[in-house]
Amino acid sequence: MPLKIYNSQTKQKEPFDPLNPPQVGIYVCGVTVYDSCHIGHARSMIVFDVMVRLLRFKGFQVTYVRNFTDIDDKIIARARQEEVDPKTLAEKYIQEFEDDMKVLGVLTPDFEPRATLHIPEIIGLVQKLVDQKAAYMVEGDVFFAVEKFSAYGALSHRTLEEMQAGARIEVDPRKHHPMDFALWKKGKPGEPVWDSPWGPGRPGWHIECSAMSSRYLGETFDIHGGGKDLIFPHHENELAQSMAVSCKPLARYWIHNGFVTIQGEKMSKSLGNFLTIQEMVRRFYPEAIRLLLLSRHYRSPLDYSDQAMQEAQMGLNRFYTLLKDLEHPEDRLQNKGNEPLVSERIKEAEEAVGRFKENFQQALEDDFNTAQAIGHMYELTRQLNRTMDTVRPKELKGLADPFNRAAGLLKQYGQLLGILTRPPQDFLDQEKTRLLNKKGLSAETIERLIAERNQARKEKDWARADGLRERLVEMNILLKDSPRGTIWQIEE
RNA sequence: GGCGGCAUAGCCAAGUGGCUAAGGCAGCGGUCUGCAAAACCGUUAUUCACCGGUUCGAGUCCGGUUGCCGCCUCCA
Repeated sequence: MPLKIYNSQTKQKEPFDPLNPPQVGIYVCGVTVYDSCHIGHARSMIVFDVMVRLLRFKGFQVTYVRNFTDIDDKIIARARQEEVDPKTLAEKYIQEFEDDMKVLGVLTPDFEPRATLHIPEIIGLVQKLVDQKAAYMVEGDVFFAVEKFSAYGALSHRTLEEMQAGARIEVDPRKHHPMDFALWKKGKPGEPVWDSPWGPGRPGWHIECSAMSSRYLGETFDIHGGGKDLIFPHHENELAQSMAVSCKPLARYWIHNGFVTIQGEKMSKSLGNFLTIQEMVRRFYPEAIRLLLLSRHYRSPLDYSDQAMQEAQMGLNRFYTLLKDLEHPEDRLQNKGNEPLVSERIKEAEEAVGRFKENFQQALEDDFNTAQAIGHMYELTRQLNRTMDTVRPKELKGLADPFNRAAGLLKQYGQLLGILTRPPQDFLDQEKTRLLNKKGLSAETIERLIAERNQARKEKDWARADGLRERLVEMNILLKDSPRGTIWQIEE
């Protein structure tokens, strides 16, 4: 099946047709490192992570570049506030970002270039723009002249007139056109500066991505991505700068992910309504965070709530429980199936697995529809649980083949989403420990109460048994009695 | 003020021209259980914000109305 991608520039789903197959170049705008990252950033990183995984799965040789903006106004302002060197501040948040990505299981890109390490390329690019009169210098600042680039606005689908109509900010009177933007900023006292033909200064916000993408991927590459909020002005400006120099398209496909919202409002640092990744991973299992973020289509807004997060955690537990059961169906609790194993059942399971294999891939290939793909995972889960529940325990062996295939597929496809990467029993044990610690409970206490309850049950002292179970329920402990003993589970 | 997007069950959510509108959560009924829990089965949208149009046929395309959100300013 060919991959289809929604291109923000054309506003259509298009068949993916890379420039030099099987090579694929992808550039994603990373973060400006002046503060901790929140789950909105996590969504973007995870969404593109999955895209890269899928491309590789489909046999493409992907070169994945994700930059750090490590010099800009906000970094300088924040550094001043904290009385540290901007470089030190940037370094600190780069490290934190790397840690966040690692915890979330986001693959490291092939290149993670930083603006400050590409100053010569940036200056070279600005110089070219100045040489061809697409940019002009005023008092040590260099601006890009948007009127010199006729396609300006093509990406964000608006014209210069429309943008001016809505202008809400004061315009720097030195600009030839209100929408002109800085390529190079003159340094003020105390700011980090680099020497340039226009005097000491630093790069503007957009130019670094033009410089770094061409350095690592060439003048035209396949996919350029980032959050929706980057379409304008960042990507529009990048496109203008790059194309003004190369006269070639910058990217063949522009992909933009939707925002994470909280109570319907965009999560952002300026609104202060954000949840940091660090906070999230303290509270929830990283794979559950991935599952939540991938269970909505990447272009739609995703409204975060603790309830949604808990549902994702439950879903993840369900998948891991299924995997464990598929490996040891004979250990499954309360298997009271009474249907003799007949070829019908085997066929049913095999068909379910076959359907899943096809459907899952098809969903991802249709513009990375992870939400639909995850739906198929739930469907398979239900179907296999049904099979295990309806067949006589002793006859489960006959289903070993489809069960192994299903487990293998779930793990393989889980890899594409970055979930189900752990041995199921380990995961379930760890999850239990995590929750126990969170509740400040010990396994010994719980097991002692369970032993007492089982004694009461043996004596058919139901009142006492139920009383003990009540006490455990108050501790958020749920019991599952099985012929092989009582199993307990802790609730979030 | 300009531009764009979205509106699918109690909640979340997939679905962009045609078989019975995925999936999850919650609810209800059932199987199982001493009672539970878990799992499973059944059930929960003759209908996709509203009005009109195109079409043999529309949640899906077109026009209008209402509501929400985003971008136009730093932003994943």
